Amino acid sequence: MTSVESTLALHLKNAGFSLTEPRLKVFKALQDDGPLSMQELYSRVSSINRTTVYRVIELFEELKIAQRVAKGWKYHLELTDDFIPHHHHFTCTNCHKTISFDEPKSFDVMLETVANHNGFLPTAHTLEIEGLCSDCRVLA
Amino acid sequence: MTSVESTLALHLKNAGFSLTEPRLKVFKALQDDGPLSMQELYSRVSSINRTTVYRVIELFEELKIAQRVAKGWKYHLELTDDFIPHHHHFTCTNCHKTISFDEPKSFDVMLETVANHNGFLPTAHTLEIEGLCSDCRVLA
DNA sequence: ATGAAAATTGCAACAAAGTTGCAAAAATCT
DNA sequence: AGATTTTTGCAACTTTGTTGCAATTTTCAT
Repeated sequence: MTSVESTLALHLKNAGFSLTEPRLKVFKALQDDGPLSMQELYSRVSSINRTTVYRVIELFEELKIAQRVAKGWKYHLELTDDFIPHHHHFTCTNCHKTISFDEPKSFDVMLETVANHNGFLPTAHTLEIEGLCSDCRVLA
Repeated sequence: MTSVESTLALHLKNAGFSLTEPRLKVFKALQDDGPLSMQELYSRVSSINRTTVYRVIELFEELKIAQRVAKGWKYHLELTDDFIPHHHHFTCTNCHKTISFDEPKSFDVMLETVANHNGFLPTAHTLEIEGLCSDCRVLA
């Protein structure tokens, strides 16, 4: 068992769940292949029943192991900040690849300003940028 | 015909489409009742066939009259910046209401910094914030 | 204004995405 | 090892979104 797997096992055990093959496979797919659509995820673990995949994701969301993040107007599945550092996404409108980037330092300040101004208490946020990636802007 | 309707008519005519009742009704629903889920939109224009609503939205997206924006892991339909000024959304995790807020001035600077640093050319972006609204943070 | 041509809508059937109940299989706990 | 609990897979179903085609509406030239 690798260190990541034992971290996963711990998260599950702490909440009273066991580390089963479907759960491990889904976790590994998300870890190795990054943000995935439900389709992509399902095709990568196709030995596992569709219902089970949905249920694993449901559980992972409850336990904050994985989360759904907006991609355009659909969504992607991704491990939470406990497993990969907090970041945002850029998606190329030409080649459709997704690039992750760190959150800018100035973001926090801005977020606080906005929150104060509107009276709300932020607990989570998403920032998604769309455009041409470095490769595609040369060609186009 | 009001001024907004004639603007809509113009958008459609310019692209070779006519202003029909289904198109006008969908437009008005989005204009009057803000960001709506497909369900909400459909129930507000229920005299119109479901297929037609989907086709109107498809057309509106092509002509940049309306757009889908991510809301959690579903999506909302909303008029584009041509009809309502550019803004972002805050969604309360308690009462689920959505509040629109203007884009902070510092956002542009931050966006440019990020873009330069990563070599991409941004053409669109979304910023969604989640948390407790001013009403709910008092109660909770 | 009227009729032919083109665009638009509604219907029905379908495809895809997501959910639920239940019995079989696997994991857990003495 | 055996009883108990949890987890999985299957089948049936609901919801969401799509497609082809005939009927209706709009457009445009006369």
